[in-house]
Amino acid sequence: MSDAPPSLDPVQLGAYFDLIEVTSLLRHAVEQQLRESGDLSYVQFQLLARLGDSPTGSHRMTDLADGVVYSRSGLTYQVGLLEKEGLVVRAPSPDDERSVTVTLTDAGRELLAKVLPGHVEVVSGLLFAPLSHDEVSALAGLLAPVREHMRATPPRSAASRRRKGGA
Amino acid sequence: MSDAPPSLDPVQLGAYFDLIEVTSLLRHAVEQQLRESGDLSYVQFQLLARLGDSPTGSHRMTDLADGVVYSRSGLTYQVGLLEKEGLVVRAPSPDDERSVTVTLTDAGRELLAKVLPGHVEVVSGLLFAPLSHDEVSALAGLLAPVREHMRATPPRSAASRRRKGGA
DNA sequence: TATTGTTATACTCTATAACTATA
DNA sequence: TATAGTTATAGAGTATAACAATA
Repeated sequence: MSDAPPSLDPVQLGAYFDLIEVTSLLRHAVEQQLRESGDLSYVQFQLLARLGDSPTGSHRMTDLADGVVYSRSGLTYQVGLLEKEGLVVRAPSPDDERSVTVTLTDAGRELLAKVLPGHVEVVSGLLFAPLSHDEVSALAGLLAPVREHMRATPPRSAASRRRKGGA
Repeated sequence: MSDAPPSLDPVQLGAYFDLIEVTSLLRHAVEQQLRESGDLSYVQFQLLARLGDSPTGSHRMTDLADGVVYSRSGLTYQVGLLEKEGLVVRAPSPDDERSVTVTLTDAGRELLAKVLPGHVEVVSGLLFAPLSHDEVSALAGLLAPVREHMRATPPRSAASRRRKGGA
């Protein structure tokens, strides 16, 4: 079924393992902080943050799904939770009646503001503490092309987003 | 509760976002490959790989839990699944009757071998493709100290592993 | 016919607490 | 008393498929 690369070289293996471990630990810490300070899951935080970044505080469901890598139903579920908490509001889009526009409420903005400092604190203290400013730059410089590459690379067995749902 | 860093500088922010996105996409791709080629979750793969790395093909439950960051019950659950599939075997440890030693079976080793090439292929093609060898070295060099720092930093509100369960 | 989003449903995973047994 | 592990249980999250409505 395969006869190509039997292994990664030691340097690659180290980088790969470190990457997995670092993000795993970081994620864990961040999730805990978000849960404690705002009763938010990481996904919910990402959705709020994304809306907060938007000039209008709004996004269509589809646009949100694109960013947070999700099945449509999963997004509906999460946005439903956020709406139930009064953090966002859903309304039919003006231009396209099929679409739904999600908008951050004042409460949502407040929660975001309440949660952000602690979030930053965790990321700073855990991820950036052992790195100099130049090293952070170097890290960013290395990750950017990888990100671009991944974005451009469709998940091999992707049955296409056009045919099926959205996952 | 906090009055310090209100924000990360742009460079840090970029590095942080890229890190999250890159590992999220990588994880997604890897999980899909593992599911398709061996019907394994990522956690299960990690457990098998960890056992495969051991000279004896064995580990105590506790040692496994330490690496894969888990609650004890979660580990019991996953190892239970693997045992049900005949990929590992559990037996009381010889030296400490309280401990359980988990050992990779031949079937487990075979599955690991069957799944690994595709795994390596995904990681190579997605994570390492856009990086030169030197860049991979640089990446590894940046992540290593971060990993060490995180390992040494107890999760702030960690009620200690001694008092409670293990999470 | 294609796209947007929701619903129903089933399943996987994870965590907490209570419990057993050995050190 | 502390440690190793299991069990019961409950809850969060995710994905699939069927569905409704608009373009």
